[in-house]
Amino acid sequence: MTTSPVTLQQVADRAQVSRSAASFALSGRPGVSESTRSRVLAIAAELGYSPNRTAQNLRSSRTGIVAVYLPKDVSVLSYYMEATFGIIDEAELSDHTVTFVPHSAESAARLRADGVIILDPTLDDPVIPRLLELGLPVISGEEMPQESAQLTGTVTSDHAGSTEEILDAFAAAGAHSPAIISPEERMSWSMTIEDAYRKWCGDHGVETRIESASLDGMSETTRRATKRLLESGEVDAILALTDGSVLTVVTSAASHGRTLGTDLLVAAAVDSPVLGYMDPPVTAVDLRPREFGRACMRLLTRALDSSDSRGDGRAPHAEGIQTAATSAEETDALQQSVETHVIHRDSTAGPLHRPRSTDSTTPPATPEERS
Amino acid sequence: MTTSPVTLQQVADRAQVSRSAASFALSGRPGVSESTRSRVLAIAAELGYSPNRTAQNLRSSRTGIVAVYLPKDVSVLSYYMEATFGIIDEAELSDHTVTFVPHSAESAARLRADGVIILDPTLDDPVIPRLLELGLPVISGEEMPQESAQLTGTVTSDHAGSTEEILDAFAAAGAHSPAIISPEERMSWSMTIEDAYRKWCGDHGVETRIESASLDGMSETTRRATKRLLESGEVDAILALTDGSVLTVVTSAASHGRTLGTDLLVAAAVDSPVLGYMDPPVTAVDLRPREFGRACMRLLTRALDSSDSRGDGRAPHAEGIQTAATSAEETDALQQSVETHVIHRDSTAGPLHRPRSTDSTTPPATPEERS
DNA sequence: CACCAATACTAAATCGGTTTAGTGACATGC
DNA sequence: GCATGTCACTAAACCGATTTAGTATTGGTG
Repeated sequence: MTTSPVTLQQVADRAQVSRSAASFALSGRPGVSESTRSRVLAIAAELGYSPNRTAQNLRSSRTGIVAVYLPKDVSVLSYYMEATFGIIDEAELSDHTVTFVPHSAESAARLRADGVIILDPTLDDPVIPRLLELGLPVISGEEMPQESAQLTGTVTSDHAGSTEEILDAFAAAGAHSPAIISPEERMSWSMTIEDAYRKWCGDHGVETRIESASLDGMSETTRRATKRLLESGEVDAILALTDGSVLTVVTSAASHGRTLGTDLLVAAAVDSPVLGYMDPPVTAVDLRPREFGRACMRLLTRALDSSDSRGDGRAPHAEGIQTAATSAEETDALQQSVETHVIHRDSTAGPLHRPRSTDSTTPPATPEERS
Repeated sequence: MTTSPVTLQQVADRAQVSRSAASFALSGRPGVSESTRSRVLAIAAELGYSPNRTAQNLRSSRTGIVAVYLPKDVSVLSYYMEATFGIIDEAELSDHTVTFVPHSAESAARLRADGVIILDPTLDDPVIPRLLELGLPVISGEEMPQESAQLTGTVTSDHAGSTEEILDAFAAAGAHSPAIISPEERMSWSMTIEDAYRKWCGDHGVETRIESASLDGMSETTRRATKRLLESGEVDAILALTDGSVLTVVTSAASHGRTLGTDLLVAAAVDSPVLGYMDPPVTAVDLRPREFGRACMRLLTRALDSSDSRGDGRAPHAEGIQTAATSAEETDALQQSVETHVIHRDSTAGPLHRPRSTDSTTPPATPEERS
């Protein structure tokens, strides 16, 4: 039934040349006449030849696999799925297969891959050191919270900038007391947002109010944090960092007598398809996860290319001064940032009508009520 | 820096035997004395030998890759992410790497994999025929909507049963006019639910009310469908098939003067972490996606094992009658079902207070009101 | 004409396993 | 005593590419 794939040998035979000549012709290397080259190319195309990746991998001692590691307990955040598909987009170009690393230290240790992309590395995640020990190129999506010499490259987003923009929007819409809900897990991006928030509050003479929630979708922790904020008469705007926490805020606002966009402003630090269709739609930061994933993979591809042109890992007999200079150059290059932008939706439209303090029994405003 | 991995040759040298003897010893095949075997095993363990998968793959003309294909435009449904991790769990046992198939016909055509798992195959998806043409074993997670001879196995869930259970729960809580929101995309599971719904309505003398929504999280289609249902004075219970549609219903209920669990019952055909933390929590069907993914991979593993013990694809010289019998036997075996169960939460608690028809300004009933 | 170099190619090694075909030693049967 | 068989193992082929080393053929130069 299935016709077995065409091999290089078959192409060579048909072209009446040796296997090596055919290989040279196809890879565009010198050592073969122009007429032979075009003949081989034509025959390869005719037969539908495509090199066996496994054989190539064996020869070059590669696997053709790129491993992606996600934070544990995220099953909601569509950000990661989008980012993964971005990685796949780019990996296709260099014929790499993308796979996930399971959340166990053992499977990380026996991981077979050419490189690793860690998305949102979490402080104290026991798997991450194992991944770094592998000696493979590692790209970090968002900064590593812990210092790491082995890191190959980093892709970041401008979380500080978008946080400022959202807090400014809150203020412009009439909110004076913004709070944030941040994940318990220590990740660089959330800490960056917390810092930006504290700075903004300092600059504007506002007290900070940070609640923490767990990362795994929605938990009791998240609900309680939300409740505390909604019952506080003070807080009139909430920036929620995760998918889970923003949904909790939105769905429980009404039962606390709050109306989004009217007496409570809400924004999300990470956009998600659901937010645009909430009622009202929720302002959020578009981190362009697909582009972010692509950027990670591009950096990794660069690292993989350069690591085989020079020492190929088996013969790492460095050339003294040269290596140092080259690697410094590369370290600089392997840092990249992805543009983001805030999508302003109705949940921060304002102007804000401040809720009556401590009165949580107020019935929700009906659509007819307008000021 | 990175110490190169131990090869079989090194183990053999150390044990003073040939490479083949070492291979026999390690693979547990006969032809080597017990003393030699244990010596080789000990040395292999000591050196931390682990066979090079790429070399094994080359020899056995395999890739070690299992490809997973998801419906297009799903980035919210955490079901798929969970199912994928279930596939990965099981794939680890047989040393397979799991990857996603991009949503393009070309990349599907040049896919390198040992087998394919299609989750929720959608009717008219142009990529699916390409995947079936590959001649690889294909497992379908939920029934294929179109007939396909090439299909190797199918894993299903009891959607009809859970639908009945939910509709019964609606009725028990006092609802008499349940509606469903189903995705536009034709998938076997959603059609099964629609059929079960129609049957239930027939059996109970209730008129059917089916709205359709798009699968990609939440769209204008979904919002309009939701609006129609909520504005209808008739409908007092909604079974939403997708993550997106259930969230739309939940978040927009209040602005239509409806209170979940009190004058409107809501349930989801697919559970998601968010639903348990909505306010009130939403009843949903736990499809046990992780177990479902595992079951898919187990079926695939079985198919892969049997395909290499018999004709290995390169020498498909069938043995007439025998083959037909064997393949029929296998077709029977490669059908499996995963148990599911309904998680009853407050959104269907009832007893239901029917809203006054066409009066959408009714204030929500307070908790004190009881019938 | 002899010598060297470049060209265009082929033969063979290589990657790291698995598997088949052989081989020598020893035991058994007739 | 010789054919036959079994056991434990080795040599070599093989998977399908890449890459190095080697070989004719040609051309140019002193």
